[in-house]
Amino acid sequence: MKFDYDSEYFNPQHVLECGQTFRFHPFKDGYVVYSGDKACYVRVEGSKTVVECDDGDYFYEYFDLNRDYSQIVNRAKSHGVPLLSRSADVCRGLRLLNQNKEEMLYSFIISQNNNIPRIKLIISRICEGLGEKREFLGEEYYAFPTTEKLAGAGVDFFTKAGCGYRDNYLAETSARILCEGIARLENLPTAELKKQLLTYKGVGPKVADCVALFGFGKRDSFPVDTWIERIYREDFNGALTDRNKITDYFLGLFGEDSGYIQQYLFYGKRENL
DNA sequence: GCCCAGGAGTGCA
DNA sequence: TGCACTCATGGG
Repeated sequence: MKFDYDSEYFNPQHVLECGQTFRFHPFKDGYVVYSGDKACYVRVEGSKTVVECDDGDYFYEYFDLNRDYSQIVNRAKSHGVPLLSRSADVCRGLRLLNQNKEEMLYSFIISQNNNIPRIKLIISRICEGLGEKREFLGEEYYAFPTTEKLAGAGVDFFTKAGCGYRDNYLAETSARILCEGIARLENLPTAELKKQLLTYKGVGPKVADCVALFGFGKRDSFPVDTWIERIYREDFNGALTDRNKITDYFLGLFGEDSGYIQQYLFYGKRENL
């Protein structure tokens, strides 16, 4: 199956390299991307971005292609913040992905006090160790493990995968999700979802915001990490140091566009725009 | 040896 | 409630 979309507002590099997903790698003229147990091949062909996959409905939603990003970009540029205007303009092809909820929960537990290359490495080791082996375009890959597999793996599996002190967080949280299910978190308003997420071991405010944003589609979330703290100080002349208060500050400023703008800022700052 | 990375849990005031 | 301390691991 194959579909395409205007590449001005769908740039695979921006979408994948901005830190919202950890499972992709360069392939031919583009990237192979994994989500849950599915895979796709995405590349730019002239004015179109082309997606090849087995499940077109899934990846059309995954790449958030029902949403008009030209308006989001214009609103982002209207705030008069130089970094934001530059980033939104250059990264207009960035889109927020609608990703697998459990994969986001476990992935962002791993992300705490860690760096992106190492997060990707750890996740790939966990997939190879516990994920179902599949094939896509003649290449083998491993699905993200089910909660059942993760919960049955034992703490030392996560230790050996390089998770460090987060090993026990993964064991505990996967065991709890296996027991209680993920459905109890669905269809909650953002504030209530975040409150619930905070009760899982290894999930603090920043991880909860990322899971809500990337897994549950809660665009009125604004994760604050070390990069956003730096942006807050340097580009918004902020004086607050409490991360929760910095989140509230940005939510007040950007409202329903918070999640998109957070990604423009994060990616733009890291790329030195 | 240091500091940093998409931070969070714990103990103590 | 706030706040210091600690928690693996690897790169620079």
